[in-house]
Amino acid sequence: MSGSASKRQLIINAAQAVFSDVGFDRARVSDIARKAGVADGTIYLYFKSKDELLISLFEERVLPMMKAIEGAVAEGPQDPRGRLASLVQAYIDAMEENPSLGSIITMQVRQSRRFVTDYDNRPLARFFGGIGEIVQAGQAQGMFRRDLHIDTLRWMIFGALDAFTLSWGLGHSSDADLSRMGDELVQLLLRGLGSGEFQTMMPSPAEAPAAALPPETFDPALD
Amino acid sequence: MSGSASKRQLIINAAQAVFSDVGFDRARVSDIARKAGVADGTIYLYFKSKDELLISLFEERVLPMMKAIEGAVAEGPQDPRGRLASLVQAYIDAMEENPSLGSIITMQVRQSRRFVTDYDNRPLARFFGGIGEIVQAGQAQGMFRRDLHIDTLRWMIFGALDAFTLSWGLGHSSDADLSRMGDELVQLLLRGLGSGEFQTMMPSPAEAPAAALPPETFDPALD
Amino acid sequence: MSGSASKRQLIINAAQAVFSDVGFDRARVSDIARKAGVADGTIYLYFKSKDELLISLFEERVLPMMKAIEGAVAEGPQDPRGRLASLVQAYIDAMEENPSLGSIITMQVRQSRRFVTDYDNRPLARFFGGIGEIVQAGQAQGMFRRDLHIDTLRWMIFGALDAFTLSWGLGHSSDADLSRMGDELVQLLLRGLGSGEFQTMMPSPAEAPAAALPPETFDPALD
Amino acid sequence: MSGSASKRQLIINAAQAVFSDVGFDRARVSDIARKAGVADGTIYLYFKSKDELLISLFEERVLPMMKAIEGAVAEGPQDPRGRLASLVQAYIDAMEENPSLGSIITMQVRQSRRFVTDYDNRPLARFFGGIGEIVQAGQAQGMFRRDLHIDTLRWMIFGALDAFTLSWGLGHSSDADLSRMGDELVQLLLRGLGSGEFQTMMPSPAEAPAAALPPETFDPALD
DNA sequence: GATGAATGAGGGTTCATTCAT
DNA sequence: TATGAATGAACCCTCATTCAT
Repeated sequence: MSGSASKRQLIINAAQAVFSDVGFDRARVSDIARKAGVADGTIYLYFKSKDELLISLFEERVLPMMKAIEGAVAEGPQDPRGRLASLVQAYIDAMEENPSLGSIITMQVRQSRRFVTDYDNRPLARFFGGIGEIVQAGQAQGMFRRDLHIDTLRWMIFGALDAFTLSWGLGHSSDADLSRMGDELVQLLLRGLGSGEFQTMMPSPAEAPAAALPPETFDPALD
Repeated sequence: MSGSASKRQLIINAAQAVFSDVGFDRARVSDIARKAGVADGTIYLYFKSKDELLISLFEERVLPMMKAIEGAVAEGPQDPRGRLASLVQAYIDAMEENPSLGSIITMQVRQSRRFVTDYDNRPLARFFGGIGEIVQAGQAQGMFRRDLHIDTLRWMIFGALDAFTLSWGLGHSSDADLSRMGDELVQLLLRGLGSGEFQTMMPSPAEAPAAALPPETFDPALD
Repeated sequence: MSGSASKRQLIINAAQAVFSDVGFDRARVSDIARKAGVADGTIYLYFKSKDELLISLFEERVLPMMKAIEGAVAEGPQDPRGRLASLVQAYIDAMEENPSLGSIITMQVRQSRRFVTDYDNRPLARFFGGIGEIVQAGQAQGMFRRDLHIDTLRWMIFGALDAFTLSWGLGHSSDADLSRMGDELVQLLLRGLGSGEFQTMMPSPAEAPAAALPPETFDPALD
Repeated sequence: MSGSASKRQLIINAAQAVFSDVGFDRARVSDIARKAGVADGTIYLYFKSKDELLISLFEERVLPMMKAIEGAVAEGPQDPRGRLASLVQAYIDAMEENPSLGSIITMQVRQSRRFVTDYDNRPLARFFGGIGEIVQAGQAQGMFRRDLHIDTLRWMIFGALDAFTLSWGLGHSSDADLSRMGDELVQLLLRGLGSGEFQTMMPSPAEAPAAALPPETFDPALD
């Protein structure tokens, strides 16, 4: 019954759990095997090495997760703000549905140049690209401020989401917290991102002395 | 050869470089020794174990760095916005001055289940506390929106800084980029954080229409 | 190559040989492995550590040996003298059958501060108890002098047997010698060194029945 | 003040204490140095190696001890029985005066063929010789039974004394016990275990006519 | 395919010994 | 002489990977 396809999945499941628990380097192949209910050797029938197992995990678990996030964004509102909100919420929902995957992403992205370099991380690149597109579109449509580089926003959003996940993974936050954090991140981004010329208070050193513009000149219509 | 730097410092330097390069788990004590120009055994004259070496690295390098950041914040403008800007810039400057330390922080925080628990990470807790204070003060003074939880902001700011560092560490950004990212992050935060009544567009689902918060309580003079 | 003996037994055999040869501390796990014809790591499939290997050796080799000695005593004559003789002969036979075990016992008992404490040495305690019982029975039945403490006899008999084994292990004695030594020990125990005519000279300080034995039987001329 | 001669002694003192405590193999040169109040390197000014230190310890501590025992025997009664008693008491006194030396002897004699072979242990050989002479004299004078081999007696006496020391070193016996054990050993040697009334039962196989004698025919006269 | 016993390279750590001061 | 920091060989143990069954 447990056809070979499912055995492969059992192993990936186990790897996901174990990697998430102790990190890739401290994870023992034998622990994964035990958790999967297979023999150590069996793992090597499906994966060339422990490294390959991690890569497969990204390809077969993280990539679909990212695709699902893209899908959710595609199905939601299509204006940049709406898409940004969808993206954040979809990301957070995905984490909540699959916490162990979240902690693997969060750990592994940092884990040594090697991983990021040797295996050019398609799933995350995809997610990254997704953020970029949304931001770009928002800027193109004048909905987002243009004085912020796409990369800043990309990394900032990614970093925030990643940190939320981390906080949650460390047990500092509950599910509700995580969801709220997502909402609040969107709030923060949109209000800050709004192209309203006169946001002001603290003018970008690059662009200009909005200080001159009193808060009340703010025109919602511009949004 | 042992020049002026104490052997202990040579070793910490080497550990910093090697940990940063390949991560703690993949770092070999013998590599650190070679890089420090000492024998393997010498390391154990100064540190009880590889684990202790990492902890010492945090205590003796990360902690001072965080204190320096605190110092920079203390010496800059004292209004919450100014302090936030100082914090971000000081963090980024510190990373630029000490790139390898940045990547260690970035990596090691994720190994946290072990690291955060076994070694109650004072340096980072300190930095974290710092962010919290600034945000709290800003909210107390009405300068920052009160509908965003401190934790959201804390993790969000930490996450963004961490991601910038990562991006830079991965070679995706130059020094100039990193600095700019810092500036832009501040822009983003302040404009988004500003209590300006009419940010709106996307009201926080949790609390309610800023109507409750009388626009007039906002004091533009403080800006 | 792995013939019929279980790998575990091969390893214990090898450990027995190597420990016996150079002592526990100087024995290298890799030597044991080589002698057993297995890889170093294989040893750890069967034993948790080098220490555990020694303990297993005691449990699985020394303990049965001691039980066999008890068995031999149980099957022989049941009067205390006969039991004492059986005990000594059985011990010596056991040593002859298993010389390396003898030298391990002899060596390891001395490391006792560590060994006796950490691992409460059941096998030897058993043998010790055996000696005690026989002596006690002999004293109870009036067949053995009562003015000698059991502990004296216990340690004395153990010490003598141990020394015989040592002598033999050092190559100072042949098998025949060892056997004869056992016989003679029994003689000595039962009858003393005295040549007959003039026992006593040195009355037991405790009881002192020497009065019964006329001093005049001692012939000073012989001195 | 602490002239070099005394420094050497300090080191040997320390070595004696440490070897006695944990055994030669587990003793660290640095522990000896600390206990001696000297630097690690200083030890090598006085001794070529750790091995040499042990050998020197035997030459300079054990050998004099054995000579002192010989001296005590020489000054006591000169009949074999008296000399045997002196030997035993002197040995035991020496152990009591110098417990740590006792445990080193007791441990080290067993410690691997190597020690006994490579370093032909003069001090112990001397003690051994001493036992032999006494026994031989006793047999020559007809005071000791001649049907017991000298080697049996030698090893037997040595073994018993060694075991007493061991028992004491392990904390199983007090000073008083140790002294008493010595007395009792002499008793036992001189008179045997037999309670007097019915010696014999178990004739020496070598001499042997007892088989013919039914228990009840036991003839005290034979003693 | 599946097993899991076996492998052995590799890593962290210890400690006897050296040598510049 | 004396020091003690430094050395590096050696040792125990782990664990990814293989392979006979």
